[in-house]
Amino acid sequence: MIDLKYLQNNFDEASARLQKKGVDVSTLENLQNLFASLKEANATLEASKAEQNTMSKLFGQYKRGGKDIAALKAKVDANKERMAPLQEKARVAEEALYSVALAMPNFPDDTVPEGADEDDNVELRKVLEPKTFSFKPKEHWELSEINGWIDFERGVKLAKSRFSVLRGEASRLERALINFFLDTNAQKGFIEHSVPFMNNSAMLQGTGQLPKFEDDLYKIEGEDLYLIPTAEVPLTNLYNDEILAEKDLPVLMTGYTPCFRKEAGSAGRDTRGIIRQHQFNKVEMVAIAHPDKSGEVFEMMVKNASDILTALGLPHRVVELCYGDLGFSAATTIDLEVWLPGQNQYREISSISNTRDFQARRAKIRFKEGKKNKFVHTLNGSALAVGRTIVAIMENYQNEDGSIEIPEVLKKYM
RNA sequence: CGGGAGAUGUCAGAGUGGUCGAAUGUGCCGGUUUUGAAAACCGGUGAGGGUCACACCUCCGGGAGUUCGAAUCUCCCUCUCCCGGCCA
Repeated sequence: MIDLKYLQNNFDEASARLQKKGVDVSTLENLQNLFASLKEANATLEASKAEQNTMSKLFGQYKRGGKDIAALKAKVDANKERMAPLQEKARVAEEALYSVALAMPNFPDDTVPEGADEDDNVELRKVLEPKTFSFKPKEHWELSEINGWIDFERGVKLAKSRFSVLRGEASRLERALINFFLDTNAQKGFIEHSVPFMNNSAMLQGTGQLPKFEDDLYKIEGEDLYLIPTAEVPLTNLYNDEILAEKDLPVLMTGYTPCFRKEAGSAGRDTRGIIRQHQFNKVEMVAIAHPDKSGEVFEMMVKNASDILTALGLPHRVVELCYGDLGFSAATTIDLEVWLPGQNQYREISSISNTRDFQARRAKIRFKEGKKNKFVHTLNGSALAVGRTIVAIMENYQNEDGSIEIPEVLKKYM
């Protein structure tokens, strides 16, 4: 959640930043008014409560002293009656404020490039040259057919479209990748976690998926549980409503989980192959950092993900997202896009974001600095998306006959 | 799923209607003492809101209720532990 006090006190600056993320001024003015109304309603209510408390204490003294309490009781009752509507007003004001505030995206960093959509993202650098093929490289679904790696039809039979089954060598490759990613992350200091694949609504709100993006999530019927869309949710929320010691920062975590997304609004996009599935595997990095240090942690995470791609011999580029392409919770995001020779284009394989204190406010993750409790910064990033790495290996390591080499670093895992 | 017990501050654990945001111990921070450390002693130490700072308001698992007044009484829910059943 955004800092409402900051919005209140620096409205022009704050609204300019949010407008770049597509929020219009009237919404922000409304938010500002709702915040002011809530403060006013609370002030009135609290004054009334204070009065009530004072009289109640007197009441006790009167009774012990054997004094007549009739007059006092009348006063107390009258005040109580006056308090009821104030209470209701404050409750309504709070509800109104949070319904708007929780739907407000994060402030983008000042360094985020201008732009409306992914075409305006800025390429920072390319790593590794795409190799030239002496034949026309095939797309991964063609290669899958030759090698019998992915069973699309039976995946659909078991579930529905956008589900698939990995078979034989492909399935072993997936397992090898997960282990390789986890081991590499561990070497960089990320502690491995194995977490629940379902989280409750409070956690989803903590990281920003709820309440606004409920339609993208799979909900368990009859329970307050959702299938996680990314391990960012459970890993970040491990510290939900906790206060960390400053010396324990940064907390570096990694974990493998399947991810479940409805992909609502993606109809017609990437319908062939396993680029966009309702269920996919991912190894995630999450960091909880001191606000002064989150920038360095962010760079370290980008480098780690990029190094993994390099170790796999996969050409990629590092891209900084522009305002328009930035996600809801992110203040700044760098995507890693891997080269797919079959598709003849770069495709996202990792997305690393610094949410600053946005998720920390929602999830109440703080640290103790001296006597004060301050919000931490939270960061997350894929290292890496497993399914898309399989696609990248298939397309980059293919031979003319359609057979696929296994990258050297993975051989000991297979 | 059935039976029983419970949920309080970092943790442990008192508190059964007012003077309780909450004893005591422990942990942590600071100090005294010490060549240094330990021990001992002294002081500080929950969270959120509000304020320039106070005042003040809220929070004893969550929600509703009784009462002038609830950690304490009533109801519902959730969770934890023990016993039994079932089971990877």
